[in-house]
Amino acid sequence: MKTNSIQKSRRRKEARPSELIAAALELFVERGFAATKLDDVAAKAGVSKGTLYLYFESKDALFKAVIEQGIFPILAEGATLLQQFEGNNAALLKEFMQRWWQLMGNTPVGGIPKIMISESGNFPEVANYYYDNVIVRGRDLLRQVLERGVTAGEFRDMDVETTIDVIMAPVLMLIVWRYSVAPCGTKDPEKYMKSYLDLILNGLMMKKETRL
Amino acid sequence: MKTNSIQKSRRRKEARPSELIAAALELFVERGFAATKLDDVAAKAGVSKGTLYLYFESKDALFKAVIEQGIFPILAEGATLLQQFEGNNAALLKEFMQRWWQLMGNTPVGGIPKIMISESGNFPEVANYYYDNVIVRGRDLLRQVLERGVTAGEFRDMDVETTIDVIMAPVLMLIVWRYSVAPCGTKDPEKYMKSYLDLILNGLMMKKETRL
Amino acid sequence: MKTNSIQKSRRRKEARPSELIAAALELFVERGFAATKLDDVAAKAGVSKGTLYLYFESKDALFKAVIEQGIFPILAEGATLLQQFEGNNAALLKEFMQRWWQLMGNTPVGGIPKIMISESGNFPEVANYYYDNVIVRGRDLLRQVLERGVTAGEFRDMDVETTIDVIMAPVLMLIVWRYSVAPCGTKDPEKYMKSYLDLILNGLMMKKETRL
Amino acid sequence: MKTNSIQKSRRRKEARPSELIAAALELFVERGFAATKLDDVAAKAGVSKGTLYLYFESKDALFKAVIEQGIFPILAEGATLLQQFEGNNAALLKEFMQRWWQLMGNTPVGGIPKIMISESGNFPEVANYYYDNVIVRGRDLLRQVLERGVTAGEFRDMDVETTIDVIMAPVLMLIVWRYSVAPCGTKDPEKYMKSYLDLILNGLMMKKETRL
DNA sequence: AATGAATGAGAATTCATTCAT
DNA sequence: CATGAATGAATTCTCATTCAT
Repeated sequence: MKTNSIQKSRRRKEARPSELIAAALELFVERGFAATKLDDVAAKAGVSKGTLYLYFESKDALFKAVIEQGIFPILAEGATLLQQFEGNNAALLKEFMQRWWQLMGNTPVGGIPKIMISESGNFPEVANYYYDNVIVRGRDLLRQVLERGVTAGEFRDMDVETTIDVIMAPVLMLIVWRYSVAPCGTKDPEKYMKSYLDLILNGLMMKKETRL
Repeated sequence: MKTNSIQKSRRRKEARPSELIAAALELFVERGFAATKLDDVAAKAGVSKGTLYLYFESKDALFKAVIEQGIFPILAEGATLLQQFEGNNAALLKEFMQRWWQLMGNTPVGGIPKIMISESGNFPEVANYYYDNVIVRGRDLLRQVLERGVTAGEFRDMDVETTIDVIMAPVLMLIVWRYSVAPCGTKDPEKYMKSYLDLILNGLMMKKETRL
Repeated sequence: MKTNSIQKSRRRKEARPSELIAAALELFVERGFAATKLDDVAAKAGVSKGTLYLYFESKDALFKAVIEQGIFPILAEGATLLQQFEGNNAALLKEFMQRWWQLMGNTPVGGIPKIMISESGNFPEVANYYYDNVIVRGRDLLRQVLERGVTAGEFRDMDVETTIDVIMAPVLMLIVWRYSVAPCGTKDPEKYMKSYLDLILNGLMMKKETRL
Repeated sequence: MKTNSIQKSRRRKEARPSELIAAALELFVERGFAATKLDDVAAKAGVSKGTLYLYFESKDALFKAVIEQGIFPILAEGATLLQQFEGNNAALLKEFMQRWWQLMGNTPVGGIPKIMISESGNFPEVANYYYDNVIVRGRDLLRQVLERGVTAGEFRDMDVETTIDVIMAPVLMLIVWRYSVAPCGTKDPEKYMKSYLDLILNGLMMKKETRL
């Protein structure tokens, strides 16, 4: 019984940081870092202001934690994707993007890119951390698909590095639109992803007829 | 001589609001609205903080002015583009995008989209204003090109509304990257635009051979 | 064995208040009352912050206890000194001061005067308590020595009440210096006490020649 | 007229720091640094809390300024004393101490030693600054008097360095008592100084008979 | 018009105190 | 008894806004 209650308490304590991070993520995304009050973060997490400081030593530290924690699922997903890297590269690209959307499109994690866009200027080290851990790795995955596609004659010749950016841009914007210019953002993500994939795959693919 | 200096002073006086807006734009882009101090805006514009209040009744009003002023060139450019709306639609689309980049890519105006992304949640009316005046109009132009291209058999069939968004996304991201996640932002815009246009035009175009 | 551990625990339990007081004394002396955190006091005493409140109902109460506890040895020493109050008064004065230094000079108790100097303004009742129990009694002892010395023709005539203060000042400062302006405090207490006793005894004593 | 009002304003602005420092000195002496609220300092200086930050960037900076400003009169007085350093050394010592009392005994500056005693542990750099600029210089002056007195055969032989401390202690304590253990502080400074000077001069002086 | 000193409401942070376990 | 997580009042510090000059 005592063990039980201790565990309960311990479980609660262990959950606190995550709860606070989740609350903070939501508010940072919605309002921006500077405009978010720690009072509100604490309230949203259902604790008092002081409790926040039991787990994070400053607002900046909380920000950092939000990003670091937010990155985990992305990295994990990336690792998973790596394993199936074989076969038809067009299909692979499609798979990659769809997974990306599943991960980011309907979960709180999706707010991370918006935060990084808005706040990277004020948090250079965090931006670097994000760049090294998320952007670089994501680009690595995409690079593989594109290069193999070109080599296999599936894709047209291209400037791979630049094309990576061009291809990522629409899915990033889709995410960003979720949280910005909200009224106009009433987009249908399914249709968007469909149009997007149709467009870029068509744009990348070697035209069969060309060979004729 | 006195006349001269008066004119100079008057000119300067009349320029004040613009100077302040320019300074504010730069800082809002760099740091975000909430993190920007009016002290710094005034200092950057070379006036005292009190002077700022002679021209803008609050920080919010300054924000609004920054957006409104920032929109003028965009609207003007849009009007110009409208006039040449005939001929080859692929070329027109290319022209449209290149003009867009010229307008946004190397001028302070380019910061506006980043600001709107970051702050629209905190300024719903401004966001609506921006939506009604910039986004809607921009989409109108693009819609015309795309629809005429489809009708003319130049472009493949498509969901036009969604495709507008997909097509705009990469150029928006290019702009946003200029001000965010700085390290990764070391992109070559020329190459980027080239790859981008190549990809989407190829993606949009009816395959000539298909007709065979 | 159980008995043993219970005794141990009991002994420890009974020692708790003293340990807490000792820890508090050290920190109050070092940092001052307001700047001392109860967290640190508890940590230094090896208990949790909550435990502190089992023994003291508030930070103020702890302060009071520190002073009261700190006064015991001083009072005890005073009582002892009273018993040998006879014989050569110069020697007695010397003895008095040397004992005082033994008591205060190398023990934690020595911090009490510094605390009283720093905090008496914020704790008037404690200051009164200290005054009534320590200062008044100490002065009583000194008064006896001085008055008897004057009566016996050993000491010159003097304003006894004032001289008490003048005589006490150097030993008090010696103690205070131990904890203040630390760098300059590299004084040799032995030499200091020697010079001090030499000076004041010489200053108090009737000049032999006067008799001539 | 404009010139006049500008000067008035300027004069006011220039006076602010001193007014704030004076208010802070008083409260720091009375309550200690940590227990003094900036609100109260500002109120006592007749300004708002925010104004304080126009002149001092933090509470610590204010503390430093209080000490630095408080030291000026002491240093100035020291410089003046240096000039009359000739003649009878006993008289010189008397003069030195009386001047010291005039300077510290009835002015706010007198609080400085108490502050240094209480807070030096928390402000090591300030303590060093104080040591280098006040204590060292004061000791230098006293050393001269004592050494010359010994050389001239006026004073008995002594350990000069230690005696400096012993001699300074009573006047320091007199000052400290002004602000501490208030009830016991009801001392008559005139009588105290008289007894003090009588005692130490008698204690220092060569006994006339010795010459016999 | 322009200035910049002054303000005070508001936000981050600290820490004595409480209380469920 | 003992713990340490949680609290929230109190304090430092910031900055948009005002206003006398």
